[in-house]
Amino acid sequence: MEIYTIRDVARKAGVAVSTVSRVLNGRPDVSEETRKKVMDVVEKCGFVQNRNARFLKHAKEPFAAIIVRGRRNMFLNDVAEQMIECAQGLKTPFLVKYIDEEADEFEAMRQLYADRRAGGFILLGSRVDERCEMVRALGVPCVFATVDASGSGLENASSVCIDDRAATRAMMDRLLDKGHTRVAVLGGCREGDDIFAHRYQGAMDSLRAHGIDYDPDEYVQTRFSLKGAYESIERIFEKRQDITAVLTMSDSMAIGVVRALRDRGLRVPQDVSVTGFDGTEMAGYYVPSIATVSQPTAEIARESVALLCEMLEGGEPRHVTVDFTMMEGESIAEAIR
Amino acid sequence: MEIYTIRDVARKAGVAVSTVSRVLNGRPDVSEETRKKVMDVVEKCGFVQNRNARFLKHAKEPFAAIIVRGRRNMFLNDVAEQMIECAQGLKTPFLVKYIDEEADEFEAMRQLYADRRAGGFILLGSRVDERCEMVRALGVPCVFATVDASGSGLENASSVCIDDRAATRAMMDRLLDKGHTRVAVLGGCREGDDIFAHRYQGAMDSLRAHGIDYDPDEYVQTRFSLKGAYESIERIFEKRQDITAVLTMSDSMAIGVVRALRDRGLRVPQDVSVTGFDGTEMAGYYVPSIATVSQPTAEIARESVALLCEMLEGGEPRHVTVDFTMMEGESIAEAIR
DNA sequence: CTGAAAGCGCTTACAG
DNA sequence: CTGAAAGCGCTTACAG
Repeated sequence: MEIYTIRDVARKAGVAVSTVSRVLNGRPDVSEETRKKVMDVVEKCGFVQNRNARFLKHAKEPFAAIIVRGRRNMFLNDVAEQMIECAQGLKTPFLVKYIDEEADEFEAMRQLYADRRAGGFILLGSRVDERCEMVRALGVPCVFATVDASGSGLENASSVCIDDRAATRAMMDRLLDKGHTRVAVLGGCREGDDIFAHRYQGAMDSLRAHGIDYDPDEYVQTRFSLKGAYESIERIFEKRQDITAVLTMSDSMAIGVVRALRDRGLRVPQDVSVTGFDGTEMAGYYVPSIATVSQPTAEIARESVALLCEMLEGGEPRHVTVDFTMMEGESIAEAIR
Repeated sequence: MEIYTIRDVARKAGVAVSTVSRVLNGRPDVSEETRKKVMDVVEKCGFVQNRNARFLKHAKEPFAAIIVRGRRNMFLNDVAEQMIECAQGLKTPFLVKYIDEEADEFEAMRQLYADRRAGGFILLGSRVDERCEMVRALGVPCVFATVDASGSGLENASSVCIDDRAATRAMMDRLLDKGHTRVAVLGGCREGDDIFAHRYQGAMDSLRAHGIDYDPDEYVQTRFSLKGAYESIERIFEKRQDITAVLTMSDSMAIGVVRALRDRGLRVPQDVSVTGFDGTEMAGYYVPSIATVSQPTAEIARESVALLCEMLEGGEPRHVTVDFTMMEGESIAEAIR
């Protein structure tokens, strides 16, 4: 297919390229007659703008970018979608950039800044670690969503998240209050300052408060996938054969665990209770529905967008904590003994 | 953050911009000494290429694009991922473009062609309808994956898919052979020539062959989501209260249905059998695991990439049918009466 | 309201 | 092996 340029269109319409550009960009200073003439040609020859040229030539209209790390993460996808909804109609347009779970979100920011001078970022599923210096270097407002960045020391970063530690503690409390004493804990890397470390701490808080000993070596770290969780049941039983509950750090982990338990002939929740985290749609559709901590996706989305807008208008960064909700679920029961 | 251009780098390194460009693109005709000098500057100032400029200036290296419609579609995501793996190391680089389920895949193709002159496309989750003319107009090789495009009349399109009609017929056969006679059918739009129409036909083939009457008005069309399927259970029971099985056209539909049945106090499969389609990971992890038709994702991925490469080298388009596998699953049982 | 011209940051022949 | 120059397809002041 022949690709026409605006020069071609200009020639065919008998006007200057600058005029075609104006029409294409909906500028008001074009006569109705000229506009129509140009649009006729555009439609007739199926003209498509070259966006490289468009963005190269400083399309200096400021915009914000939402960077989502993890394409398969239902939870993050939900939040991103709601952010887009919140951003509808705002003066600054928002765009979403999905990157691989393995990719570097800070590199993605930098590239987006180099290519299009993004005026602000929302990072979804990002980590707060040493690579954060990129945020400082970029110097544009940045909101970490679902992660606490208050300890990052960045003067241009806000964040919005639930209290992961308190939420996990509350979940563990529920298990312990139901009489469970031998609980396996399954999750992500518990080192550092990120949400998995916080969740781990929350679980420990509860165990400690209930006077239950927990050998840190019993902790099972796993990938965030159904398969990863399924396979770690092996390791869990290697360490303790007598567990009556498994606390996990995500809904997909919980689902992987339930399936693995069933395949071992154990019933959930009659024999073993299982808990998830995030409050994804699937957790509610699963059988048994998964007891989980529901993160307020709509609120997180709304707050993130609001925080970014605040900063774009010169406001100071803020760190917001939103409330989580404990979801009952059918996956937990009283301990049998 | 200050963004440097290759002119800045050239100046700091005391060389010409063309030399910097050569270094950046790994051209062999640069002295080791110069290369080092340039790279030092690049690293020191954190230079990032502007990709708009790069792509604008005909980076005429040919490449292929995989367009995935539907970001939340696990099945398509799986296939896309495997395509990328298959394409590793091939002469033509492949890139993946995810678009919204509501977006127009043919527009996406056109834009990608306008921006970067993609040399070929694989369309995942595309539809074969009148908008296909875009494929003809573009004139570059195109592979429809998971859809049959043999009837499209396009001379530059291949396709690879299972026999959706036969697969659905086989699934319905299984239900009927287990004694079910009152089966609800739940799926996508059955008009036209796409996979859902084929699946519908397959279900009808089986019913007809078994001498079972089916009132077309009983068919329930629904959205492809857990929620959509959940809600259509209402409509199913409005039409027939005595059904003992539900055949659906996707695994998520099946899951939505199972949950809805449970919430009505019906057991799956003891009271009602339910079947899915696609063979997604979740279908196997669900409880009960979903009886489904497993599409050979690896093979579809491999074949699609191979077909595109064939065409890129001047080969004729071909339409390939790959074999599906019936997955047992725990979600179906003998009809009680 | 419209046009001619400069320039965005790169790459790629073309000379040397 | 290296540099000067043209040009990719747009947009945006600057004139008229």
